[in-house]
Amino acid sequence: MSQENAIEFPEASFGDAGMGSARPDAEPGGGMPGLGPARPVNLRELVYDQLKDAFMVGYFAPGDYLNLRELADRFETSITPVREAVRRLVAEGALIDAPGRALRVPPLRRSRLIDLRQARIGIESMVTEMAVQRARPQDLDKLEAILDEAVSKSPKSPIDELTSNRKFHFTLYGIGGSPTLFRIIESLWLQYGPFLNLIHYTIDPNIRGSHKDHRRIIAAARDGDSGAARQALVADISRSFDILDAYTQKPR
Amino acid sequence: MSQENAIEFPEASFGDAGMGSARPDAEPGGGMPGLGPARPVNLRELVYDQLKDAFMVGYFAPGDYLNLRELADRFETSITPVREAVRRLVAEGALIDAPGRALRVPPLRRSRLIDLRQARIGIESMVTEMAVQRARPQDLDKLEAILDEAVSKSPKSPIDELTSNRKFHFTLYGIGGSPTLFRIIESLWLQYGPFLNLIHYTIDPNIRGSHKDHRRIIAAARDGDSGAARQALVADISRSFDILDAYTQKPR
DNA sequence: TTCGTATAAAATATCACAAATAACATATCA
DNA sequence: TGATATGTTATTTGTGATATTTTATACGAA
Repeated sequence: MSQENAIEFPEASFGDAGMGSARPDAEPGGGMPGLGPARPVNLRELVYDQLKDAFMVGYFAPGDYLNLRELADRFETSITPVREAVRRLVAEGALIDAPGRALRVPPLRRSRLIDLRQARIGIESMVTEMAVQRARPQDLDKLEAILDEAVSKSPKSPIDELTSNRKFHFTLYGIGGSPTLFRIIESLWLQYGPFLNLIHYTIDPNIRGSHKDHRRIIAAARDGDSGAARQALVADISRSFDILDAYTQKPR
Repeated sequence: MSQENAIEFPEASFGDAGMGSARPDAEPGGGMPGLGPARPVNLRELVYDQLKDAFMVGYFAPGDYLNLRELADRFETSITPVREAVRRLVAEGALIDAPGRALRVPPLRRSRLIDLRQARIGIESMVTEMAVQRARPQDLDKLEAILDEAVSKSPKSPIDELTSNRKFHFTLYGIGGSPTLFRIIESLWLQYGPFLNLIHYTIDPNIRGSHKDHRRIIAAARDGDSGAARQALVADISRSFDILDAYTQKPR
């Protein structure tokens, strides 16, 4: 792993519901803790959730290799639940089967970057427009609160940065109200995560997000202007892809 | 299963590359048989491919229950590769974990139908526009050939119908050139498949597709008119969802 | 020194089986 | 008769063992 000395492997507490009610298919009882369906959480899901978090916050870098035994040791389970979690990540494009029975984070490839950019812009902008059309004032207040909290935190580590960015985006997409598209966006972000690692740990460790685009999205949503919200989102997404694009074209 | 007496479980030959070169990430050596990477295909992938086909051609109906042991017996493997294939289908939304340790095809729900419709229209129309912008004349000739072949076949079974429809669509989306979006569309069709079962085996066993929209897509593409192609595609997709929508609202 | 072959090590894929869990059937009680 | 308790059965989930494949290493021959 490329982060042995930089960040801890994410240790989400097992009782943590992650993004809470950001999900568009959140249970109706979501507002009352403990009143969701009583359902055991199996090891496979627990392992997957942790790997998912790790991917989305950029714990893995493009080209990294993974190994079922090491992961099983780390999670203190047998190989099977790890394998099932990992197979799912392969299906979602976050990992590939590399030659030699290896599991690998897809290496940096310009064609893939372009493809992912296109997919993210196409789908996330669609869902942003949907969110603008559906948003109630309290939804936007919540987005504003997430932004305010992000701004008030200081100093910012890359993890803090990425976590609040992710929270903003997924709250927004949750408002869009499409569980199907929300899930698809999650899989896109799983693929995107290693590129975030590249930006924050290789390209420019001092880079910090500007919240300007996020503010514009909220303002546009308050005006019911889905076109403007879309534009702000596209600008936001494009910013990081431009950095990555330049990096792939830099002679090295 | 709802089809015990209607159709055979799809038995794709193991050497069959499925849609062949329709995939946008087809190997560069695709034009020369046998010169792709030499790579063993494991049981898990074989099982998954067959289940994928089964889903897409509407072998399963909304609400069907599946069972690992039965599937393992049918595929003549142990449970493990079946389990891994099935977990993937769960991740893709084609199956859900039902209460009581069961695996279930998601039941018919209007909200889900609407969500899937929206996702399909949003994403597939985007890829259609991309395809129009990228298509070479021979690509369109190929689409035309698929259509001609579909028309010349008679009589048409639902399976023939669905297979040629699928071939048309996926060839079109492959021309779009985005492996990421292509894979997403596949997962949408996995979810859509059981609704096809409903249309062809419950709602109207005599229904047959009209190729009119497909023809319009090709004509628009020849004119380089991505807007018209988009409209034709949206009409095509909407047609079946309208039938399903009416069915869910019919008092029964 | 280079190349070919054999062997060992490492990693995944599959299998067999035990444990956990939920549903169902049956018996008992009020 | 309906409600509750208990036992049985079916199915998934997780563990550990085994099989298979790939890579690394050692050794001998040219």
